[in-house]
Amino acid sequence: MARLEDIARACGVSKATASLALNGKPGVSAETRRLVLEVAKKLNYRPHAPARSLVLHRTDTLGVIVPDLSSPFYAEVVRGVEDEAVQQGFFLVLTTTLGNPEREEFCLRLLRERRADGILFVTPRGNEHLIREIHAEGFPVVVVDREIQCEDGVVEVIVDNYGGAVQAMHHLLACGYRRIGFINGIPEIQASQERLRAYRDVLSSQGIRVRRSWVEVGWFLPEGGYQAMTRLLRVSPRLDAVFVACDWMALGAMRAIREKGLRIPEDIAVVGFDDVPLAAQTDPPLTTVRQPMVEMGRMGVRLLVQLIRKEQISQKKVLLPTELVVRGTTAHVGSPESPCFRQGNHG
Amino acid sequence: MARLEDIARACGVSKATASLALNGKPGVSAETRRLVLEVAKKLNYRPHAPARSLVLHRTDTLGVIVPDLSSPFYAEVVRGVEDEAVQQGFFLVLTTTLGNPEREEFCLRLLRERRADGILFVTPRGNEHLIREIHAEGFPVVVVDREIQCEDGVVEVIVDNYGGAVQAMHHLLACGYRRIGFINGIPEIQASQERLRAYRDVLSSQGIRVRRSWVEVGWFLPEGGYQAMTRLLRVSPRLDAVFVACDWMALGAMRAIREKGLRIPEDIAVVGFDDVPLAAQTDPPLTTVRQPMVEMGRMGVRLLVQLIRKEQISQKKVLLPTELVVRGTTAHVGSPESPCFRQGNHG
DNA sequence: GTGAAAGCGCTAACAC
DNA sequence: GTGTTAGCGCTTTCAC
Repeated sequence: MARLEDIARACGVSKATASLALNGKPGVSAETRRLVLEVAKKLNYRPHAPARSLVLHRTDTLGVIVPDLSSPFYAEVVRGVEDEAVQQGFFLVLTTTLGNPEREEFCLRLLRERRADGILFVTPRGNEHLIREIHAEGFPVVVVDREIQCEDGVVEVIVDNYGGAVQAMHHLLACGYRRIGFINGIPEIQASQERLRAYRDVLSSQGIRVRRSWVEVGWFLPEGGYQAMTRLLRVSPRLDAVFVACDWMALGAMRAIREKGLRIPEDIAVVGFDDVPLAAQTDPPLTTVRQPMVEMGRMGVRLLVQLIRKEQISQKKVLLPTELVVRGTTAHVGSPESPCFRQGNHG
Repeated sequence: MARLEDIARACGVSKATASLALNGKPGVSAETRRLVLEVAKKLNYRPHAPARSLVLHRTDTLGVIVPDLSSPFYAEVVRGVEDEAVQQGFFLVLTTTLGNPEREEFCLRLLRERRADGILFVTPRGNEHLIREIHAEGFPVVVVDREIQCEDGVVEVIVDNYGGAVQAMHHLLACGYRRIGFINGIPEIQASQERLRAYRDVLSSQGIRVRRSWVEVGWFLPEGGYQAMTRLLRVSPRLDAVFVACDWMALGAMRAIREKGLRIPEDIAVVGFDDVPLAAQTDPPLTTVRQPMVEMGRMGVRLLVQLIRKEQISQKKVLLPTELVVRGTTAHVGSPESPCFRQGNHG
């Protein structure tokens, strides 16, 4: 592959001049510049990024740490991340932790070694010390989807989990459901805790006693949702609705309900969380709380890039809204054929 | 961040010695090595990867080009890619084309500039000239999920699309279905063409005339599957089964069937393709043809790494098998309550 | 407007 | 065993 020196020689100029010309900097005659560009094009010249990084002290690379890509939720977030990163002229080095703290540490070490210009954490739990450490070292850091205790300030993008869950619960109550179960994700995760808290608060505020047996855990996986729902139906057969902490689990929960021969929403209503693309495709289409997943990714990158460019950051903590999307898995009790109201698919 | 020079100075040795010690090379006394390692650890030293790349002429980085991450199929493939890459000690620079040829070209240019050690294409169509060009330039290249005309040999990982589709069709016929529709993905894609060809061949071999109106296109998207199925039901209302070229589309097709008030599989059977994780979670669970998605990604990386290391490559074209997975969306015609046979979820 | 030279952080020949 | 030196490909003073 052609090097700067090759094209400089081919043009009969010095490397310095060629460099200036190629980078669009002033101090080169129009004629020389034209020539250099032409030759560079002909030789299919591309600057050697590592060499450039060495002198420029930047890599135009963003390190992203995400639990996994099989989950449709993270897939959407990463979609936003990728798209915004490309737009901002950054490259993505993607790493997945698979929920394994050692692997997370390993990935972070490599990202550090690569001298990523900034690091985006999309991990909902664990390894806080790593985040603080890398931040303390001077790396720009943005955390998406969780709050982190860090006085000097890692920037955060969070979502109104509590508010979204409150909307979901109010919707269920408005439809007439009273005996509402809850399938939690991973209990240790903040987002899960917020949703559970909202579930409890809303029921309590209506004078409904929340029983222990109404709450199960499904680990954010379809199989977990299936098992949690199966337990719920066995232990609390009189539930008339269930609020599931993510759509991906709701899929499994719906399967469990079906296997018991029950109808959705006539026998039992379901509300999910996230509004991943598949939520609009279930049968019936899933009523859920929309998180702006792509926007979360985008916003994370936008903030990280501001940090990298040392631009003024408007806010160190960005709260994105959630929104109830009513589809077919909830309906007025007593009039199963006419759901309260419907809304078209989002996309 | 500490540089090699810093730790060398701190140890009172030269950079060369420090380098040898850190890289586990011979020619350093045990005592010195211990000291260097200790100081490096204390200073949290990590070598500067770009500087290293500059002299080593390698980046330990794999460039991956994939259409998008929203599709559960690609998400799974990338999962395999990521996992194997980490195991092999490589980093992933991930780029998505969004089906946009210019963006693909842009991504490839950047990957080239980054001096990725090798490039993995998971794009099912387009820009063949780019692949040939980058390969001609000396970059190791592996293509997953398509065959490319290239005598000198890009390495390919392909899947038995034709065989898998034949299995699916034979299964439908064995269940007693005769009027079988087909929803294709993107017609330009090789994999699609193979599946369509199998569909036609099997029906023809049974003396069944394939009507034009039995075949629709759904672009590998749920919404496309929904619309294709809707058209199919309108134009060919007497179909008793439909073979959908991917699970993701099948989801939309199933929704369309449900909306018409038809039952699956009693009124119309459905077979998908891929066996993405959600296939086991639909209602009923989807009968489909399993592609070894994770393995495709893994194998692609394994071959690419062999190419990079200039090891002997066993085969320039690896064909991975497909496998029918019978679940709940197909059943014997006439005995809807007892599907021919079932198989547990894959995971 | 252009060229010579230094240096980014590292590895590898080669002396000693 | 260890240190000295050159050089990977680029950008950037600073002379001219």
